[in-house]
Amino acid sequence: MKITRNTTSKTAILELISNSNVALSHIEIQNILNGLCDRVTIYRVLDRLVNEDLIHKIATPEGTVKYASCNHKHESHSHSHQHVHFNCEKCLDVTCLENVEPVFTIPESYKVKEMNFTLTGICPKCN
Amino acid sequence: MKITRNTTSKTAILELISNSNVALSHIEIQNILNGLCDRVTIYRVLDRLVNEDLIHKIATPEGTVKYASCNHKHESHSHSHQHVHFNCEKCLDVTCLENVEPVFTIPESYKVKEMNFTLTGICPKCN
DNA sequence: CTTCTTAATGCAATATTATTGCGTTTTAAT
DNA sequence: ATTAAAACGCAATAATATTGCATTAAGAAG
Repeated sequence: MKITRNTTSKTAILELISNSNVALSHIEIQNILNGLCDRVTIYRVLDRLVNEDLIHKIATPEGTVKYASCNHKHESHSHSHQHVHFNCEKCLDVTCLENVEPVFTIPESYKVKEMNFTLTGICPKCN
Repeated sequence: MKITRNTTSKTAILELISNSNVALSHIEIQNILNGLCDRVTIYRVLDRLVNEDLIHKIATPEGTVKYASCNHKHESHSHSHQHVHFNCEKCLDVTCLENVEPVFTIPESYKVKEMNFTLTGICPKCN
């Protein structure tokens, strides 16, 4: 892995995502940072953070890309990152359901590297 | 539901998606149709088909929106549409795994309306 | 089969989202 | 303090999606 530096933007964005309990889109981050850095920098920082595995990129079923810092509590008993997200139709928030682990079996001919599990509906807050 | 008409574009696009065993993006559809109708018409037809529940909209973890006609074989034993898709890293194809049904439990406070389950990795063809 | 309402289309314009090139700034190793 | 290159800002460009409006055509009614 290439060397990456700790910059103001990177620190701010990582902290922002880490402290958020919902996944954030590029625009949401941009609005919150409110001019701290350029739009392009946000794109680049997000890419870097994903590469360094500090945050995760997810997409809503509608195609909106969001970023979240799924904390790696469960590293021990699973090879791949298990992401279960809940996407609220009302508030559009995407939240991590950390402790939900779906069970499934697929043909062996498929080599699964990652899974992305998104549920859509109404969250407790909006219910 | 509003009345919708059967037009050349709609028929062609629906047939295209129905006959494809992978999910197709707007651009892919556009390329295949090769000028049969306008880009904008494709967007509008896709929206209509989704509203009429003839096709389904899905997004890859990267945020690419694709459309597939998941046939409703299993209508009997499930309220919601269960979509399990496999997204190949190499050929970028998105295929429906019809008979895979993940089992999971989430807090009752969440009202689940739909689920979207995408696995990423290498498909049998590329392996 | 012709008429008629309006859904659907095409086209142009505009909006939104993402990427690239390049000169300048800043990090952090020496 | 010096210095190489990672990271940045800014402007330009690309890629993707939406809207308005005049025109076309689907299909119901006569």
